[in-house]
Amino acid sequence: MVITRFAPSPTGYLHIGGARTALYCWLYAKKTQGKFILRIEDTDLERSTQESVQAILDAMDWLKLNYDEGPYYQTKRFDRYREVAEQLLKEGKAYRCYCSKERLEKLREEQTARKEKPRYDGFCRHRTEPGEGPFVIRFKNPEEGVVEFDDLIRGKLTFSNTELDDLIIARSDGTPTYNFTVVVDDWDMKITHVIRGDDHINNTPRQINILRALGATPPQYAHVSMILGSDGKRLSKRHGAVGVMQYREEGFLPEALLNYLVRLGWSYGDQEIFSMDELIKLFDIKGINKAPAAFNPEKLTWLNQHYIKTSDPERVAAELKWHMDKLGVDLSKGPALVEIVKAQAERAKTLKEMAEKSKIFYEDIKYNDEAVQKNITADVLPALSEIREGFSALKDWNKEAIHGVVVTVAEKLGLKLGKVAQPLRVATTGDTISPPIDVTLELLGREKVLARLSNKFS
RNA sequence: GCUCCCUUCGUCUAGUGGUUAGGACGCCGCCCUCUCACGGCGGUAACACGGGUUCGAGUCCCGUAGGGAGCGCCA
Repeated sequence: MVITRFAPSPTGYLHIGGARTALYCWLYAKKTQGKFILRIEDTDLERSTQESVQAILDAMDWLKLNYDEGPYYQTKRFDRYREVAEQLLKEGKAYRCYCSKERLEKLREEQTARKEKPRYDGFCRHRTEPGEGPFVIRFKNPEEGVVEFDDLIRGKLTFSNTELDDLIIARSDGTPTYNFTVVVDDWDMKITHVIRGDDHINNTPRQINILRALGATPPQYAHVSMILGSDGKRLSKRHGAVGVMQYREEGFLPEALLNYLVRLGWSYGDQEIFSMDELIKLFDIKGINKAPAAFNPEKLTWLNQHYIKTSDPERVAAELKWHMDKLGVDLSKGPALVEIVKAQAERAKTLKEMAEKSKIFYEDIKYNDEAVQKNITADVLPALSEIREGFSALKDWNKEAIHGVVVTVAEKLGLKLGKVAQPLRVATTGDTISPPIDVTLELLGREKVLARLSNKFS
């Protein structure tokens, strides 16, 4: 059975690169009817925070990337790491290193000065008399030969052991380090496929060496290239939103973000739109592109509007409610949100935008003076007041009836529909932009329409 | 500096030796239209460079250039 894992370190929110990796892991597990595990790599006690853990969990939840196991916390597995490190020590596959940080620092400086790659020189690996004082535990990396593995995305990758040094697996305070905990966990959790960022490529041969020393079979690896900012540089805060939840705040639907992310580095022919069910069927590691991809907000926005337009309005309304609440809009003062979605879907690229544009259906409006001056001129006042009369005489308040009144009045006064609809729009919504006038007025409700028409313009 | 990775329109990508190099986003134009949009139609634009291999190279090989990552008692 396929078992994948997503293993973020809780030192910040879940960013979109991590979300994509999580998505790929999740999809691959679902596709193969395997298991997807969430593991929190919190061994850096200095930088890990509970808030970050929660932020990651919340983001995974919003994206609906549910996990079959976990979250596991590495800080709760320290005994296990200690046990494995002891075993390695006992078997002579690891050793205690008493080198001071000063000596290491000096060594590094010398190597750098000689234009060599800085690495541990194996001083304590070869020492004969017992050391003294605080020590770390280092893994005895093979001194010759090569490590080879078949990356599912990049093909065969080869590293020479002479490039690798004896890395620290336990710090002097006894806590385990990253490359060691990953190995122990992947082994214990029987991970079959490690899908992760390509910044881990260089860690892979080290991890494979430790795995082999432990007598474990290394998992399959798939290294995904990173996501670049729109300028082709490493993605960072200056490119705008990088946190998954920031996208929620900006009005994106999780399905749009997911669809965008999956296509950023993966493709299935020319297809752009994928439902989650389709993805589970079609996703394959083979389709992942080797090259890094630049994040393009415009395309995400296009997808977002696509999902706003095509998703079940009830579903969109549920997400829109979050934004309306955020704006403090009292939804009891206007139409059902689902009707708003139906009317606004085509004219809002984000839910945030939709929420802002829809306040007029619930709250008092502000008039755009320029629009008023330009559209509500003396010559249209008679039409407005006649329309108002027609509206109040209407038996049923629905868009067909509303449309009938507007058309009748326009014809009677010899005006084109536009000449009447636009002033009506400004009078009832405060500005020149809204859904079709009949739909807008129906949504507004007779009470608001009549009031707004009589307030200033009759 | 050393090791490793990457390179098709501005961006995401299709392409697996023979294509007018296709699609999507964006942008531009036209149409539709009560505003804004939606939609429809059309246009713009790419194989980083240099050598090979081959009858033939975006596709295979080797260099060059450019970009990125790693080289911590961070993950």
